[in-house]
Amino acid sequence: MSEPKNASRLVRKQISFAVYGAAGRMARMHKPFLDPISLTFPQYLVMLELYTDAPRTVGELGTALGMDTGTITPLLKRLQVSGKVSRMRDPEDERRVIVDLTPTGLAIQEEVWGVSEKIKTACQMTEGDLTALRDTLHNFAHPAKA
Amino acid sequence: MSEPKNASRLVRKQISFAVYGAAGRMARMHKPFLDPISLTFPQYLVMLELYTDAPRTVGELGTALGMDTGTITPLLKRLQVSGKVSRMRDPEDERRVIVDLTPTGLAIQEEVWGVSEKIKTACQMTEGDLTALRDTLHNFAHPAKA
DNA sequence: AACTATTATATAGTACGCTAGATAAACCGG
DNA sequence: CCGGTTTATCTAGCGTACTATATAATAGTT
Repeated sequence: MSEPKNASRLVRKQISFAVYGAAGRMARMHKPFLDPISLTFPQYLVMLELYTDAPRTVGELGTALGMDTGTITPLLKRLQVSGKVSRMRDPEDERRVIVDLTPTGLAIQEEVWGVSEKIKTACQMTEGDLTALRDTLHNFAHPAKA
Repeated sequence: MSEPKNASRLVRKQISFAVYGAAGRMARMHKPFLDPISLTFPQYLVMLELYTDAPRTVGELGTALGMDTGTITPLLKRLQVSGKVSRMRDPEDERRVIVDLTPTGLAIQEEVWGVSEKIKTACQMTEGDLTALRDTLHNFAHPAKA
């Protein structure tokens, strides 16, 4: 009776479980590289986004990264406490908060960028496979509107 | 001047960001189906695992799902509070805690199983594509040992 | 039986990630 | 310029997830 009645129902068969496991492993793979520069994985994504274009408002960062305001606000506060970003009200529109890189944040730019290369190496997948997987997941996460 | 100097560094180009986004969207897709039966997404995974084989020890569940003891213990306590599982010390080895389904937990089995079909439909991907993606991610999350 | 090591689980602290509700500035029709 | 709506952000609370540490039972050794 410990035999599963319907093997197709196994957790391991679920696409959701595969994505869940991959996300966890991805974060764990980054940790040893991010710990020395005192960044968590979501903080790392925010820094990458700021290196691409800064300053940005809180809302722009949230939209670009798919993070909720209730997630990104405390995250940015922690980045501010660790000295990597600054936050100030936009004088033009005081509803907005402008996030910018500090000298400290800029100083670790090369190290932050280097992390992605180390990850790609650790993945042990070909460049082509990685690109294909990335595009498949991206299409899933951001499907075309109906 | 808004052109990034190094397009390969963009967050959107990162495989890690693609996995991160897909995991978030996956959890959000499950929410409307899981809310009516008062389950969170990780709790849903635990229930699936228990329907496959119960009773199980805390350690067995954690290994099967890739969850840490610090994650799964409070999760199981919440499932116990909501009446879906029971927890008791193993009389054979009192270090272990045995987790089992309650009548309440068994009663929602068909509903829980039905969720995965609804997700597959909502994904708008072919069965073959889903299987291929699942296997790719599974290989990534559980690579062959060195 | 006492000592030590190992194993299984629990607890505490930090950091997401979500939702709901609050706050305050900007906009807009009359 | 006045009141209502919209927009941008913040706050609070719950549920994961992780790390490090603690507890407690079992197993092995002497």
